[in-house]
Amino acid sequence: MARLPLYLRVLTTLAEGGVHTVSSDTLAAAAGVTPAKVRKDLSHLGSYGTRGVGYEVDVLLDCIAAKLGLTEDRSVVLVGVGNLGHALAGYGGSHARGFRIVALVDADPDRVGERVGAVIVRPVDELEQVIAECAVTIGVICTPAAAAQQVCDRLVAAGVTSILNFAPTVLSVPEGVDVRKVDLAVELQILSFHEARKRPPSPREAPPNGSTQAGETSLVAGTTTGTDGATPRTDRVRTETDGVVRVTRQAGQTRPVQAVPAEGGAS
Amino acid sequence: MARLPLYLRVLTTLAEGGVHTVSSDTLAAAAGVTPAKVRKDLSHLGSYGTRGVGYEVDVLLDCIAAKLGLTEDRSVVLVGVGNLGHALAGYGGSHARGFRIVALVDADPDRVGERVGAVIVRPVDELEQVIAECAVTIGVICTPAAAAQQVCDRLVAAGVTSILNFAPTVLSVPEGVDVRKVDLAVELQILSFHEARKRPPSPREAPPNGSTQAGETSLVAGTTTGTDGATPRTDRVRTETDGVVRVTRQAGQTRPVQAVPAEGGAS
DNA sequence: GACTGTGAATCTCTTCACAGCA
DNA sequence: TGCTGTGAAGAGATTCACAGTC
Repeated sequence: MARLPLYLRVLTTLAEGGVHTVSSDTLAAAAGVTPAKVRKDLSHLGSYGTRGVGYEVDVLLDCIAAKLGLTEDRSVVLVGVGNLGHALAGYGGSHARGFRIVALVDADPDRVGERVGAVIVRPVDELEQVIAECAVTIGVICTPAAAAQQVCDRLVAAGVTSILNFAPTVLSVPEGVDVRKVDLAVELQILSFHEARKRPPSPREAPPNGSTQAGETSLVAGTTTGTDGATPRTDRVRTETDGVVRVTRQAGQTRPVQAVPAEGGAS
Repeated sequence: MARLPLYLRVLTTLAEGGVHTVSSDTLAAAAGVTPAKVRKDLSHLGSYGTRGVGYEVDVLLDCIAAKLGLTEDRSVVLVGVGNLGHALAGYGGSHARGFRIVALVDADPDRVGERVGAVIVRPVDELEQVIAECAVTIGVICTPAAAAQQVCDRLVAAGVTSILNFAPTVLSVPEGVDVRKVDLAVELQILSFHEARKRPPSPREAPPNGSTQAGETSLVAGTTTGTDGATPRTDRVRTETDGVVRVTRQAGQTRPVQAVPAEGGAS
């Protein structure tokens, strides 16, 4: 399931906050999904919850980490150390547990030798060598689109079996290799799609029904995973197929703020 | 549909290459999806294909662009101009049509004033002003997690209705606001998950059935969107729910190629 | 003959509702 | 009483197969 990493993050935060047990409701709220999903997902890993109480944070944490294969550090090589590459290198270093970016590789001689975090950029020529040396199984491609397929081929040939592709190209790989694509332009376009549905082609400023617009300030105060970790919301949160999360006001709101003509009556 | 942007890119490439018509098969191959999906997706926008011939590239291009709301430029504000922010700024500028990153904003005084592409980084204080001035409807959050919710609240309060969130936090937004989350750590973990399934917890080098490992070189030659644009493959390509693309060898392979010089090893 | 458009079958994920335990 | 685990119902999305059109 693609939601496991999400739970993992929430649980990590909870554990750091000294929380020992979570209910599916709490976990769901903090992860931005429905309680039913949480229970189904977690039941697929086995029964690690206690009825009437909830889940033990530590146990769940270990269990999910194991399921995600994060128990043993995986070696990652990152090809293309531009801005995106730098950003990812930082991410991999600080946030992601279970990974070690063992090498940064770039075709540009000017970038070779640069130190990013604890790693020094090496020339692409050493790609195969690095992969063999460090038993790399995951490759991240942050090169321009034109170079992506070639890099991909070399990664695969050298033994990499999973690829995270940030280049805007469809990669061809042989059987047994998994590719995951992240396309920043596509992300924007998907948002644009939903924007277009909200505001049909009328360039003028015309909010759907003059409700939740500029006048109102945020509903939720700064209650982000701060001390408690649980985001207390009663709204209906639906995740679309394309990954966009949409919120719909529900009765019994935490606090209706003031004038909320949003859903009409309901009062 | 979340695949429209993909088609859009392929079609753009095709159009640049002077191609006038595409069949669903060709388009599917180039986009890395099944022909059936292409036809279903495109039929949802209306009938723009000609039976026996295919789709007219230009027409389809316009149609999809319209559906995605890319006809009128949308103003985007990007908050947090670190490495990721820089990368995105570049993306938005060169690749994405239909968007204009009208402002870059950062809390760090050292970064304010810096010129990225054609835009100059402004202080966060001017966030609301910028949004009002340029009628911004889409906000991109590239700040650290701790600042994300606060930034989000300000964006929403100022009138932004779609948010692309790169910070590793679940954002709370009021009704009517769409959030799309991209989490780089999660991407890696999802790959790790699939890696773990391939190689159950045995650190030793032991390929599932000694087939498609390092010995074999790339299947596809350098046939990336070069002249033709269509990637000719007969393999079975399945996209998992979590976005990972998995390839399965099918009978009747195009041509197993032999030893591609690129990588020395392969013995 | 080639290729689109689409209803029907299939599959997968989500949601509901409730039985089973602490 | 509170919350997990789960079968069953529901909702989408994908795939199949073929009729319809050029």
